[in-house]
Amino acid sequence: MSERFYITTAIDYPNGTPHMGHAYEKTVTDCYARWYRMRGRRVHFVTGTDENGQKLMQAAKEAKATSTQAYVDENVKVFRALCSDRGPHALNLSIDDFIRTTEPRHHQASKHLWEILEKKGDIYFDRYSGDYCLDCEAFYTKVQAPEGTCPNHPGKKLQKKEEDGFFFRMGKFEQWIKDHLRAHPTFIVPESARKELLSRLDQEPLRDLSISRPNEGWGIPVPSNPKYVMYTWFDALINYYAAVDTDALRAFWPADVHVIGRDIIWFHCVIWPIMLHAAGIPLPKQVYVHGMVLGSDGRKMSKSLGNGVDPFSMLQKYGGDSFRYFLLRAISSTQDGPFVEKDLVARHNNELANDLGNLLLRVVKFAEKKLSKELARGSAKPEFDFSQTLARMDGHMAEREHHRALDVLWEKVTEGNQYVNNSAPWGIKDNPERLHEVIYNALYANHCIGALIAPFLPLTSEKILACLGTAGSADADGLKFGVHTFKLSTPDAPFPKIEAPKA
RNA sequence: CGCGGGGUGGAGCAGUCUGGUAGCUCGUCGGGCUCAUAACCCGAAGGUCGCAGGUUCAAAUCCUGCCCCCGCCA
Repeated sequence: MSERFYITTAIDYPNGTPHMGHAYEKTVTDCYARWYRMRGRRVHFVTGTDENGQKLMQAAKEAKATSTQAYVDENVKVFRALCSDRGPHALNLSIDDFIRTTEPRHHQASKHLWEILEKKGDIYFDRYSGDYCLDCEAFYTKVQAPEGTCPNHPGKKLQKKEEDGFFFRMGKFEQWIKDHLRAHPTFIVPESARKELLSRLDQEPLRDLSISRPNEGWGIPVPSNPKYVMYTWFDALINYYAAVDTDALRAFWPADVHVIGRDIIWFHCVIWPIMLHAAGIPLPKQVYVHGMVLGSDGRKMSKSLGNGVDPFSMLQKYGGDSFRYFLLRAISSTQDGPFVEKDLVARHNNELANDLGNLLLRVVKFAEKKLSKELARGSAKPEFDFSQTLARMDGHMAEREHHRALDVLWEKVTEGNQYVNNSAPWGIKDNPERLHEVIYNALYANHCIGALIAPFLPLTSEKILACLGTAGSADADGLKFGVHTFKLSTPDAPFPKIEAPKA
């Protein structure tokens, strides 16, 4: 029985359609899911939508939807399409499940966890009074809002507000969470995010968390008092557990990696672990915090700056693999990076078309013309070593540095082109054995590259392997020299160039 | 104010954790090859690695201070 690997993205708030950040996070997560699947793990990859927020009720009203449910359903369709669509103009995510927090299984798991925590005495009912921002629907402390104005709405005066509700006894676990973070240095990747959290935890005592809101007909009712619904964040986190809370899937818990953005670290690295710990449930092994996709001006994408880019239009224009390639290679795995359309085009043309595509084409066409459509190893000796490549890529992937894994693979692409140039098969006239050896090796290099690229560019990988007649061997065994007999079929421009955009 | 990230040849970035020839892509210039999508390969020019100190035989890398840009706050 192979080892399991459970990986998740954050679930998305469907108060609009997916933006670049959603596409990025899902692509990154997919590349890890595919990588570990290729490496023999039993992978479970889950994404979904967070639908219980009160703000969705408002958004539905503003959109004049017939009901909140109808509004949410409509938006979720688009999120689901981003995740489930297949084809040259889709992201081709290899998700195993898409969970919506309005589903019964999620309600059930959330209620169950609530009951456990309440029974243990870690949830209590109380009256709370504090400084409240009407726009954020949130309370702020003096540290957060020393001027008495909302940090998210400059100038907006906070109001005193009293509210009855349920609280989660989080403060009680302050020392425990600090100890946990210190004892598990790879619980949060990158290191800087962990340090930031620890310093925040040292600055201010950990307060109990308000985890209910008055029930206005939307959300998950509190089991012991349906006049209230659970605070969205409290239930949203539970999706990760709910998604595998069946007999068939329970063994996938605890999750191996939660992939998230910087903005929600606190929820995933403080609140969520404490919730689980308090309930006696094993903790996820890691939270991987990726960077943010910035506008081409290097600033955060925003409506007011008008520097946003729609992922669907990029998919339509350039195709899934070229889009994926840019996101995975051009943006460092733990840092923010700008999305620059002309850079995407440049990388497609130079790296995918010229380096990778042309390497395949020049070798295959030559082989077909000068040798045959079918090439077995014969007496060829290996002149490429891909075992180191695989090991190094494994290392980078384990560090959550997929961009470096791609760098390593591209060393091989360059090496492949160098090999063809240096061994100059077109100049080998009187030595058919050597000619065969060179071509066999060059095909072998193409095969290994095609196999190893699968987690990053799944369609490209299929294309390469189909052209070599080695489909279905994109795994470590397939990297062994000599196991393949290549059955070639001429690719028709596997990576047509893209004309540079005007802008 | 606080916290975090960034400041590396013309452009965009990696390298900083684990000090020791400053690497990659694009662009420029010169050469090679002709299998291939005018592609591929080789070479050259171009950087006092934000500034100022410190530690060290040795600092882009570690420490201190400062400047500029970006982001964040349950």
